[in-house]
Amino acid sequence: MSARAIPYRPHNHDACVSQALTDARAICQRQNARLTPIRERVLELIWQSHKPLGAYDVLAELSSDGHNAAPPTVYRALDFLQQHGLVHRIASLNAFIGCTHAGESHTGMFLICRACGNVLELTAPEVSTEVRKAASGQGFRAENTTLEIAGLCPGCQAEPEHE
Amino acid sequence: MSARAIPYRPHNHDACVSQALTDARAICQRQNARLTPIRERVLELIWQSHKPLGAYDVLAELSSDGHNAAPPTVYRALDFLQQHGLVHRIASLNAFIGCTHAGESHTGMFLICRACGNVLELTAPEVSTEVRKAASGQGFRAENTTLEIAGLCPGCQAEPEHE
DNA sequence: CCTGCAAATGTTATAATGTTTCAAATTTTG
DNA sequence: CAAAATTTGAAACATTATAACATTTGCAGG
Repeated sequence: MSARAIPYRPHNHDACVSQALTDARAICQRQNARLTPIRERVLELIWQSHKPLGAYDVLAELSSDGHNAAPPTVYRALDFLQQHGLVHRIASLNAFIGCTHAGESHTGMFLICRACGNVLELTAPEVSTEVRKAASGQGFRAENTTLEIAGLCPGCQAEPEHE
Repeated sequence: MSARAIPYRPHNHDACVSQALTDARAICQRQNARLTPIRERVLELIWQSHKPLGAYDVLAELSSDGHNAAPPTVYRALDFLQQHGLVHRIASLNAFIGCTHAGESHTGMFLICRACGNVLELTAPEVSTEVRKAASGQGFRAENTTLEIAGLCPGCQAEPEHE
């Protein structure tokens, strides 16, 4: 009986979001970074989904808030959040997702379900180790790793896969 | 004294390109796939650089050939080449690079130098193994892995990093 | 040979994603 | 408070990718 990670279990997602916001406020305080209303709102919007949100999706949500924002507003907020380790960008999807390991130093690894679109962030030290070894074996100084795995999550493997 | 991978050593790149084209023709023949003139030309253009080429870069080269192509032409050729394992798409760069392991079944891992822009493709079985383990530990069925590492290649670590 | 189907390409327009630039407002600091 | 720095607003633009439909090409079977 293996323990399943959070996103694959039912849970109170509102609590999950507000916890993330609380954490983010603490992290920014420690770093002397300003989690302004826009930035916080963007983080909240991203956290409200386990599926990655595109920048223009965030933009649309802001608009329906009544906030008349232009793309740079969103991209700037996203840059800020990324720089402070609060969200990750998923390169293969051009989309963003809340970091579930904010505060901890880590290299994210993402399991992306092609059926339901959910994404699970993992830290796998053994993977990081092997990646580092492979890079340094080539004399390469690794700075930043993008590791994204597309496939089927447990739930969607069970489905009849209709369509 | 460690052996350095090809792109980091001086070599006759023309030979390298024509070898890639020869291989590609053989691979396509085996797969009953048609390596048409456009597709072959696109592959050649991509191979002529160890740096990844954007779709619109390819487009520009085609234009200077006198071939008046539109974006779909290039994207279709790139899709074909990807499907037959002849090029890889680097998600973090929105660009394409010739596959140095065409024909072999493999999971590419890319070392991307942020200074010179060169990219080295590696196969690291230990990495693949750990990735698979991490995924199946979550009950996830991995189908496709994106693994891209940004950093500094050996040559650029030596540079004074002027700029 | 030619006819008809499937695959490939051409063409136009448009969608989706991301950036530059400069001005205005806000916050911080001396 | 005033100057400096950071943040946000706003308009235009750049880059990357796809949709939709017409046309051409390659090829198998009559």
